Amino acid sequence: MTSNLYPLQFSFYNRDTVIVAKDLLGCLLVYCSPRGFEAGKIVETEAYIQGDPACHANRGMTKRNKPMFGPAGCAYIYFIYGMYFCFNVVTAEEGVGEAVLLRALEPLEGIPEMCKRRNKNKLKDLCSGPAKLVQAMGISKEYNGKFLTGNTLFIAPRTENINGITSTTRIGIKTGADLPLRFYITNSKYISKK
DNA sequence: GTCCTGATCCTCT
DNA sequence: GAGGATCAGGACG
Repeated sequence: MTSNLYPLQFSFYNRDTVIVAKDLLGCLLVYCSPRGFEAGKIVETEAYIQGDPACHANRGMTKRNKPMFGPAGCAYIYFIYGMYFCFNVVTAEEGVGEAVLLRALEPLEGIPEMCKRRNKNKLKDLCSGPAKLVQAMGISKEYNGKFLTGNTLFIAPRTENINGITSTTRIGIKTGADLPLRFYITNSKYISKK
């Protein structure tokens, strides 16, 4: 399955954020480092868009959220709760502060390494949350603002059709919590929460 | 400068 | 189901 993986390019990300959030479901997050090869299927995402009170970019550009305003296809990684990182993909046109948060993966490759980093053995516990998948994949904040269109850390297109997408309200936020901007693969066992 | 909040996770009961 | 860990960013003065 590793033979025909290629990175999604700028034109995929440079579209409406909600559409990108849905289209990312079933795609593969791939980390091809000197250490090894790791990959997981994206099973859960959330969209953060302009005019959304929960979006970091809602109150204009700051030093922290600057990558969100950059060109589509970049990473936006931020530190939260003093302990964790979350991984976003920047979408929409440059100058528009929107992004998609990756919330959960189904582990596919490099699982022993993931277990090690997470100190967990159950497949379900490895990537079932935004901070978990960052830890499992070993993604460093060095990638903040970097393009995901190269051949080290990237997202590859779907390799198979997905059965259905459920859209619902987002998790862990207060403002804008009623907006249906969370999407997940309907029958996946690997999402962070039902 | 101070104060408060947060796109979370883990470890208990 | 509840509470703690733990700190950077942002708001305010």
